[in-house]
Amino acid sequence: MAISEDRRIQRTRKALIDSLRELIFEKGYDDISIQDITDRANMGRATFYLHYGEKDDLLSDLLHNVVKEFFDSTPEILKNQWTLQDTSAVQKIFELAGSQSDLFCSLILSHGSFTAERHLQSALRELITSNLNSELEKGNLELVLPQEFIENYYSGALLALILWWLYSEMPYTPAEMADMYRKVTIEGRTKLLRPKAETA
Amino acid sequence: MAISEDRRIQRTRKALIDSLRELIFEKGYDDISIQDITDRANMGRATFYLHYGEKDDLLSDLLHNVVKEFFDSTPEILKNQWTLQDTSAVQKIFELAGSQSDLFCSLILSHGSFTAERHLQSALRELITSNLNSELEKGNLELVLPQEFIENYYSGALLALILWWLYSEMPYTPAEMADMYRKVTIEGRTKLLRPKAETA
Amino acid sequence: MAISEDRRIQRTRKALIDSLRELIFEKGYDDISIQDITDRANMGRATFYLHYGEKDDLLSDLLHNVVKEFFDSTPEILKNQWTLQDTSAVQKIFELAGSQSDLFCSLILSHGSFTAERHLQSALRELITSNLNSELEKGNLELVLPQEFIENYYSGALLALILWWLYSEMPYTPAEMADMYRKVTIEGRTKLLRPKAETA
Amino acid sequence: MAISEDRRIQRTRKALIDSLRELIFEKGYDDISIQDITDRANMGRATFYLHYGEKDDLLSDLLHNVVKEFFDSTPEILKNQWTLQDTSAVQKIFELAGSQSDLFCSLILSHGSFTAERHLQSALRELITSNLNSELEKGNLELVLPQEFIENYYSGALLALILWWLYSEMPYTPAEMADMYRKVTIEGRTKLLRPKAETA
DNA sequence: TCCTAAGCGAGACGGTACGTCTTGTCTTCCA
DNA sequence: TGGAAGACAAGACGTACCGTCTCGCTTAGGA
Repeated sequence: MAISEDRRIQRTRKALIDSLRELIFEKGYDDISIQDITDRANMGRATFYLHYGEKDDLLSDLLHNVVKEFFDSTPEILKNQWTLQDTSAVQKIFELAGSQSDLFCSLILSHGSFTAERHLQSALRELITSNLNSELEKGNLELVLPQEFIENYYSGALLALILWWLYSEMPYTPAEMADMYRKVTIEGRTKLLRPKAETA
Repeated sequence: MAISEDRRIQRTRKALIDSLRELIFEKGYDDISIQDITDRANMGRATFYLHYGEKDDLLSDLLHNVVKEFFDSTPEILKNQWTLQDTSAVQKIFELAGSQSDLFCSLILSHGSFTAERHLQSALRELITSNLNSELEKGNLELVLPQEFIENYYSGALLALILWWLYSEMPYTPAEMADMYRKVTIEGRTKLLRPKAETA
Repeated sequence: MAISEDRRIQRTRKALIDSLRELIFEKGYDDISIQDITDRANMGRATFYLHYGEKDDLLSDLLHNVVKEFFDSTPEILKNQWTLQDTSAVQKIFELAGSQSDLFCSLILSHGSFTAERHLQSALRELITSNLNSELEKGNLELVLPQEFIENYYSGALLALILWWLYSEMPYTPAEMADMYRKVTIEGRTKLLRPKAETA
Repeated sequence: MAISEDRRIQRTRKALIDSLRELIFEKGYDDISIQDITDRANMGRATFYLHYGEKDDLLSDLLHNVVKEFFDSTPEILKNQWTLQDTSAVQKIFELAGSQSDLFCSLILSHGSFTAERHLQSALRELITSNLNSELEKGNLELVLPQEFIENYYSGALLALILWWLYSEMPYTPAEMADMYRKVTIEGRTKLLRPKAETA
């Protein structure tokens, strides 16, 4: 029983997630009612409440899936195999954001972005933590500042960059973004300035 | 007439803002209805709509006031009188956030944080822009990366730090936060690591 | 203000009552949802709840109006001007029931008849009480049985007759019904029997 | 097999009826859901639908049992052995109603009384019909009014008396009720009045 | 001092969405 | 193979807000 029941339930939840995904494009997260979601999924409204407590729970599920797919498709970035100079993880993140830009843009523009941002930042922190720990272990190093401070600093910066990049319609390639991120992160603020070239 | 009318209107708006401020503490932004606000302000609900289009407009007004009070009370930080090493502006920001922690915490925990976050980040970007321009002009320098990139990077990081700091119930003093911020910002990531001390 | 407000309210309630009246004919009381009622009256469903707590309250109001119209249109029957032999009041009741037979039939056939029956019996009791008191006063008489017993006995009988009469599609005229009612009421059961005529 | 199957079915229905009976006391007929009934009977809800189409069908079954038990336990009253003066049948009815007053009161107070009332009146008519026919045959008599008229008149009156009596918490004994019923039924309305005794 | 226009309290109203409840059907598993 | 378990579609329920509106009251200038 449990098996087939579970399959049925998974099918139902999948239908709800897909329904939400489509509707986010069409009208933005905030304007979606639960009736909208269940209508599109050919369900009774009550069925939604059998699976989720509120709309945000479904969004969480959707984002969880997106992040999971990302990690599943690029398993190497979690295995501490990248060094300080390796920007491939950051580039992959921008590539992901770019490939799902429809979804993320719709989310950012609506108020529902709140839940989405929390999810993204938490995923980003996970990555940064992983990278940090990798460095610390390999070099037998320790941090001069609290780790939480560092994590929030970098993940907040990265999140803001992603949102700005999407909002500005991706004016740079993921590789460029990753490279710029590396520069400002590693070299610090002083290296960002250079004597002004003459503008004759 | 116009003058006293205006005063009357200002009084009404003030009452609405104060009402909102109190209610945010009591039940969180999201749970406040417009009826709640006008009830507390001893007004008819329709009066609200004479002044604001929606709840977020009133919140914007409230936050605008908070930021304005901050800049009014510390005018020096906007006058480009601070250098790269001067962390007083950042410290002042943490002091402000700490002094209004009730308000900001309530906002962060509720979904309404969306509007609040946008406001804060925009205020932070203003500060950072001001600081950057000051440096660039004084030293006749230019940036090696796009200015928007830089602004978003630093304001995003600062915002995330503030939110984390408030959420963690302010485990460090504003001065400590400002100092740590200076370190990680100026020196870059490589300087954050040091050989591990023996933990005999 | 009160006056115009009251008029507005009365207009709204009238619209609801009319809407209910029409719907009772069309689908029977039980099958009517509150949405049906307010849809037909061009109202929001919530408006219904500003005026009535549940569907039965509206039905009560409707029946109250019907009874009131009846008493208003035939004021004489309440003025104790009828004697024991005078069946005009009973006849009038059957005439009323017949003239509104659409309404009453629809009500009787649906379960909602419950509320309707209670209302009708209560109106009938009022009539019977009035008649009884009139007789008692005029003749300086008193009852040999408890008055409540008498009232329930006669009003129950009359109600059952009306329901049966309507349900059977009014096989007798109101005058005939009134006359038969007078016979069985006044003369008692023994007079209802006579030697059987030969059916050669 | 058929036999044991039937027994099994009877056991299932009995359990449902008992469950309903208990629940009527506890929360009133209207507030009972089919889930409530099957929960208490330790059944799946679908099982209910194997036996009854709706809740009222089960109530009918319950009432049918009650009436059947009554007739089974007092077979004499159906055998035309009572004469005009014999009030024992009426008294037995009041005794039955009194003994099951919990059940009937709960039913009367809920709207579900509709179905119950229909059942009771139909049972009462059966009794009255039986009594009438007995008289008519024995005395070779006929009615001066339509028999349906008579039956509805008396059964309606009796039903109203029972409901009033139960609702008033049985202010008289069954014997008293039966005697008063006899008086008003047989002697007619004129005999109910007597000159007023002086209340000096 | 009165007049008059505005701000305002009050609250009815149409409308939308909510989360809950119940119904009747269906499917899956277990005894 | 029948029944318990429970997912599901359907749809009404009563509630909560919303934004609009109409109505008088109040009040603070200008006449």
